[in-house]
Amino acid sequence: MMDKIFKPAEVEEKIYRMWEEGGYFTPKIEEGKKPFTVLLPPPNASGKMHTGNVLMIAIEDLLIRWHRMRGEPALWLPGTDHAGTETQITFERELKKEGKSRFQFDRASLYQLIWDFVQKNKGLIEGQIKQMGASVDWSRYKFTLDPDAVAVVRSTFSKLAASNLVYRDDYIVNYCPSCGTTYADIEVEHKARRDPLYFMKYGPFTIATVRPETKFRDTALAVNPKDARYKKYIGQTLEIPGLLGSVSMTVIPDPKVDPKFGTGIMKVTPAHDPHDFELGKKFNLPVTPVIDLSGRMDLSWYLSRKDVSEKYRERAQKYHGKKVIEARRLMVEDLKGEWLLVKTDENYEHLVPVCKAGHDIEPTILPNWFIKVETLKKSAAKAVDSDKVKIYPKWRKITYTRWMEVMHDWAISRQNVWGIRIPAWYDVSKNPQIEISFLSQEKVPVSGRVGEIMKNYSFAEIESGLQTLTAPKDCCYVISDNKPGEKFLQTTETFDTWFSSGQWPLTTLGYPNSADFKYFYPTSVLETGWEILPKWVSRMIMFGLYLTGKPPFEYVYLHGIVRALDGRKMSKSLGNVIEPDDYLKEFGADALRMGLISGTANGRDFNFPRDKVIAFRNFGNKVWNIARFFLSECEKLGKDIPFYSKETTKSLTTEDRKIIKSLNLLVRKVDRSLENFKFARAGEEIYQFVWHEVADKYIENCKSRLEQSQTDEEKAVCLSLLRHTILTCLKLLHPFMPFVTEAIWQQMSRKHNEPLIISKWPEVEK
RNA sequence: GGGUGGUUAGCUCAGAUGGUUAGAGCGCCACGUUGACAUCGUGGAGGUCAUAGGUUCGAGUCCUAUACCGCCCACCA
Repeated sequence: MMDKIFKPAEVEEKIYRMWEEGGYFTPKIEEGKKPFTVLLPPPNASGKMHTGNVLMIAIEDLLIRWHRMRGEPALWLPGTDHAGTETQITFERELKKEGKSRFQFDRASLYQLIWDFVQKNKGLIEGQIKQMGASVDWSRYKFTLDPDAVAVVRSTFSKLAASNLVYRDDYIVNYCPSCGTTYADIEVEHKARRDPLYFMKYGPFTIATVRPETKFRDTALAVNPKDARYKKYIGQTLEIPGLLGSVSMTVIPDPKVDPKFGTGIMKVTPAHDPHDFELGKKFNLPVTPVIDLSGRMDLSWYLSRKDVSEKYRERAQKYHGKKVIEARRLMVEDLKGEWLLVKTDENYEHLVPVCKAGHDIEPTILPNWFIKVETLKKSAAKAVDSDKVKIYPKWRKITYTRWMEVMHDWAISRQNVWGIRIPAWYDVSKNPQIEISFLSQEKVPVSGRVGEIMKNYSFAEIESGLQTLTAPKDCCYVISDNKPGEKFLQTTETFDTWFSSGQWPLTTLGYPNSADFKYFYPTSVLETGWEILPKWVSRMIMFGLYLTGKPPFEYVYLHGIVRALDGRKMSKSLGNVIEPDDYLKEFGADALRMGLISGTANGRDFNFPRDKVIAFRNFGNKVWNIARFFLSECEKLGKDIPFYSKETTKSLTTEDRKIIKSLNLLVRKVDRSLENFKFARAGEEIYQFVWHEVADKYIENCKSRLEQSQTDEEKAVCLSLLRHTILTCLKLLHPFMPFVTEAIWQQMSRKHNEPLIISKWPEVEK
């Protein structure tokens, strides 16, 4: 006998195991039948489920189950991402708790430690995916660092290099001295902060800056060409006296200089500011760094000069090797002493670039690996523009188009350990200028130019203790999966995570030759949060087209971001983060899924719909009790109830005919809504019908009919129709709320021939 | 600064190509519990659809402007 109340916690795990062990999530390749394929956007392997993942799983499982029930070979392929930077930051935080740092390990050992860390934590997210009821095909599970996935990524890199789409160049990158790595533009956040704005005397001018410490490497002064005050100076080269003697600078025009800001004149430091870097390229200015990779002032170029006075030398000595902030403080003091500081605005608010861990980004010149995106992005933009790839909701399309317009060459190298190491090798004997750092056999850190170091250390010792390798852009390299020769060192850089996940449709399906790839590629729907449209979706389209000529998916559905209950973005510091686990335990997976789906009708961001989760918990119970009513009536009658069929079931009442008509209509409506990616509407349609038509009216009507029935036959017909109604509703509801529907199906199915509900979508009667 | 979305019931939000008395969930009010379900039932109150114009036989829905929110992107020194 069924309980009065549906208790998700008691059945969910059992039901999932039954599905999984039955192999129902593993599709068969049926030639001639078009498959329906969805790839699970891989969550961080060492992370845990957040509400966004829940929504993602709810929508994808809905799509997959719906298509599977319609008889299509439906593949939903799961996987996890190594999440390079994020994971490494998390891991290093753990290390710090033990009083250790990554600098105490050679690269290979560190990689192994992180690998173990991830393996240890991987089970959590996998388990949570199962708890959500996700009907993913675990037999095809993929991790971004699986050997075959790595092989695909590396071969793509080789191909790009062979087609001349890879280059190395110095570039101004978002470098974080604390993390010791660069970040992509899209990974950097801008934080509002108040800093002193210094007005310094600059020859005949006064300039305003927050960063006086970079002034030693200023190479020009920029003014707006329309600014009458400075027009006459344009093109002139002036000697500007400063803290370390005078520097000659040319005045250049730049329309982006705002005459109203500060004094309308800007100092140009190509080595430490992205805009200045661009200007530098335009006007052929020398790029001269003054801050090193550890975020310290590097004035060695000045100190090595013979022509400087003792006073200046001492001063330079004072700044040299100091952290930027400290150097700034010392300089401001000296500027005051020299009467070069005109005034200070202490209330200047501006945006400061910060990295994921919250450190200040120091724009720096570094040799980097780049992908030329011009040709790649053109075809990728066209694929969406021509609707070969269709984006839903439709209004998101413009976000993609705009992004593609401004996309510039992509720096794909990261100084992380955790990731896919770039398969580029350097012959150390031919490239003595390469900078390396390593741990000697005695675990002592050594760094410097490899040419020098080789005099004191054996190659083997360097190789085994290697930590980092920074090769100037003109070094010659060999791209190879294996060590190409005796004295070769592999670069220590790894690929940007988006470089590998951008190939997810290829790596998961076994590009280029597997049967899976031939059958399931291109996939059907890519479903993900809209915020990674530029980071991820655009890259997948680019790579898919580049390697196969076909875009990797037909549809893109973008869901909104789940905000906290208070309408703000969830964040640890605000303490408003919602743990899906809490809701899962209290209300069950069905309610959580359905609540989230119906909380976001149009793909916009939305607040976590707690009320709806509760409403759908109640709904699950309602459905449960409808079935309970039916079963108890059957028991009372004590006879077999014949199955309804249009041909054989006679003596239908008006209500019966009406309900059959309504059911047919409902199926059509739900199909139509789902076809248009209107998930919330489809759910609402089922909810309203089941609760207010079936439960409130039809069942009440059945009650009186059963009471008034003269014969068992009449009762049997009534119950037969009721069962037909319930079973149809269960099928429709199953993709939304798989557990409760399956649990009921099991109770009701003793005598019908479909063992599991997931097998069949209701047909519309003609 | 560029882009993009929002402003509809007390709260959170739906309203597909403009068409009968504008919907849901939650909350609220009244009544109802010994046999499907109190995670329930019956009934009810509650909205000049941000503002101002316009197109139309007809606008929450289309157009223009304004005012507030929100988010994304961006090099303001």
